Formats: sequence, C-alpha cells, structure tokens
Amino acid sequence: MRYGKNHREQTRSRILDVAAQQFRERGIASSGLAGLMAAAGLTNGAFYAHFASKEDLVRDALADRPDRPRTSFVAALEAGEPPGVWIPRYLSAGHRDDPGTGCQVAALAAEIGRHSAETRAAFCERVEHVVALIAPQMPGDVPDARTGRARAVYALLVGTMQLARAAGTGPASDTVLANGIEAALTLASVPVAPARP
Amino acid sequence: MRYGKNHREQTRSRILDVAAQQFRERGIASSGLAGLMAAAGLTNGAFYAHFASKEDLVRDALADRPDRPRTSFVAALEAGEPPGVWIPRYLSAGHRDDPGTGCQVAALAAEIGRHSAETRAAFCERVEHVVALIAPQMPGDVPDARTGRARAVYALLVGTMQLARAAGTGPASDTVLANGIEAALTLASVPVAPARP
DNA sequence: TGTACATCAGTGAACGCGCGTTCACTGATGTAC
DNA sequence: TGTACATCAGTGAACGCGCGTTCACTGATGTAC
Repeated sequence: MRYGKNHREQTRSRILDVAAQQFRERGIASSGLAGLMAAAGLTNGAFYAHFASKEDLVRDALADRPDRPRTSFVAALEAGEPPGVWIPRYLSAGHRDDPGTGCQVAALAAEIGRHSAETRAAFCERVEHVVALIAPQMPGDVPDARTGRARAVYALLVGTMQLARAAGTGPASDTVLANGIEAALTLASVPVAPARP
Repeated sequence: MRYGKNHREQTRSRILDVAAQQFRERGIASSGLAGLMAAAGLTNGAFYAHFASKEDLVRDALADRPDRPRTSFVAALEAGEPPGVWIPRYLSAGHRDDPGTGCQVAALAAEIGRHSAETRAAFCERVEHVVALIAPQMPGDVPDARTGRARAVYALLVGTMQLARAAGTGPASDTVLANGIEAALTLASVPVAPARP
C-alpha cells in the first residue's frame, strides 16, 4: 500500500505515544516491542522501519515532543498558575492512580539511571525544562538559588509520588501525598539560606 | 552432601544479599534468577529449595533483615546523628555512584509500585522504619506533623538521588545533590505550618 | 488511455537467546541395626 | 565396629515462553511510457 506523505510520521508518532504510556505504566524493561506495536495497531516487524533499536525508541519516547499535550501540572505551570495550584495537582490521587498519563520522571527516573548516556541526556533535558518553569515562582532574589530550589521541589514531588504509589491507594497513601504537599509549599515559600557551609 | 544445621539458612541469606544488591544495581525486572544464583555460587535449580517464586524472593529481599549491616545513613540515624550529618551522607557522590550498597528506596521505589500488594507492604514497612528514625529530629511540637515532615524529607532525598543518578556523575549531577541537601536541611529546620487549607 | 514498473509501509514467520520454573538425579553425611 | 539406608541441599538439563531483531515478501498507489 502507498500512503499519504504524512502517514509515516503519523505512525511513528503513534508508536511513540503508545511507548510513552506503556513505559510509564509497566516500566521500560517490562514493555515488549511486540506488545507495543500491537497496541499501536501494527505488527512487530514494522518497528524497525521507524526505530533502529529499542533503546532508540526509549530515547525518543522520553524526549520532549512539543506537539503533544502536556500533563496537567505542566500545563498549569505553563499557564503561570501558582504553587498552590500545580503542587496539589501533581500530588493528587488521580495522578497517583494513573501513571500512564502522568509524570514520566516519577514513573521512570530510577530506571533511566541504568540506561545509556544519550537516553539519560534526553530525560534530563525534560527535567530541566520543568525546573525552568518552576524556578520563577521560587522565593528569593538569586536566580541560581531559585533554580536549585525548583530542582529540589521537583525531586520532592517525584519522590513523594513514588512513595505514595508504593503505599497503594488507601488512607496511608493519601497521607504521603498530603505530607508532600505541605513540604513542597514550605519549600516554595521559605527562601534559600544565603550561604551554608 | 549433608550440611551443618545452619548451612541452609546461611545459603538463603547469601541469596538474599546477592539479590538485594543486584536488584538495586540493575532493577528487579532486569535481574535474572540464573545470574543471581551464579553470583551466590550456586546453580539455578537450587533456587526453589529456598523460595517459592521470584516474587517471593523480591518480597524477602526488600524486607528488613535486622541482622544485616545498615546503609551508612541509616547507621547515622540510629546513632542519633543530626540532619547535618545524615542528609549530606545520603546525598553524597559515593552513594550516588554505588547504588548496589545504597538505599533500596531510591533504587526501586518506582518499580515496587508495579509489584504485588505483599511486596509493596514489605517495602513500605521499611520506608516507615526509616521515617520513624527521622521523625524525632524534625521541628515542631506535634508528633504527627513531625512524622509527616520526616516522610517528606525522605521523599526529597529519594527523588533527589534519582535525578542525580539520571544526570550522571558530573558537575550537573553534583549540583542536583547540593540543591537537595539545602532543601532537606531547610525542611528539617522550618516547622510544619499548624493548619493549611 | 492503458499497461508495466517502482515505491515503500507494513506483514508475519523465523532467528538465537535468556527468562522463570520443574524435576530426576547426585552424593556426603547422619542414623539404625 | 561395620554395613545399609534415609536425608536433603544442591546439580544440571529441560520445559514453554517471550524477548529483540532480521528478512523475504505483500500489495496499494504513484509514475513512466
């Protein structure tokens, strides 16, 4: 079959969408290519017409794709909403219970540490993009200190989400989320100490 | 061969040691049983004399084993060292670069969220054990608030370590660690706000 | 206008490999007589 | 004291299965003549 000129890149984009979701739901190591391709409505053989290897897919699936919809809390950040909005949105039960459409950093950070330098670079680029969105809202007058604090706030959100997911969906897990919200809002309001030995 | 009466449990303990290390280094899904048994000096068939399944091993390897040596920062906590000691120790380059002997929460939290309820319970029990060690050092007069803050501090350490590992071993990664130390020390000194809507 | 050929995204079977798991067997030691 | 048997942690080959990857082939459409 001969297809329209956008067909190829649309298929590629569809594979990336499916991969991004399955990786976040099941982890990268537990996501098989045949299953991914089937979920994208294709057979396994077509994979190598679009990607050189699984690692190639991982890198591209982790990289930022500006044309794709943002996760809810990134959309809030880009809209300039204050910490009181995007912090509770990130640490919500809805985000906890639906990793597939949520933050890939919370879902994959540990696993990424074991991948290639190129894959880690793509991942970190996206982390820094979010950090750059958070930084202007951090307290204090020193830009570097605000960026550093933003990085810590993001790390707190990521770690809290992982502990909450490990704790399941009950009240104990809700408490983990609430603890994280309190601490993140504290970090977002207390300026960075000017110099610590 | 007939062995001494402690031989069996010594072998089991050895398998658990090897598993705990390999899981933290490679992840659970990427650790094969044959490789684990070989690293323990055994052949694959002996595995099922000690564990009913891989998931059984995972649960036991994640659970607390009081007879085993603590990680450096837990030892500091148990010795009553202040945050200024164990926070920088947790967020050290040495810990970042040697996941195999480090914090299993930082290495495995995300992956654990996809395992059975029993496995997650064993994992969370150990998390709460560390949280209970941190809590007395947190600021404020309300015990529940101190425990909640301790949980958030631990989540911050975990998330920071993962971002640092994703960032590699260079200056950018060192900055991630330094940002986490600053924020964790802040959370350890600023009391929990009495009531937030 | 009609025919032959080129294009190329996708098909589906097959490759070797490692996975978790099973099981008949080994063999050094302890126990019974 | 010497022999026969029971014990049981560990061996190592094999099971079916899914993995990442390869490749000869398909077939609808565009182009050339």
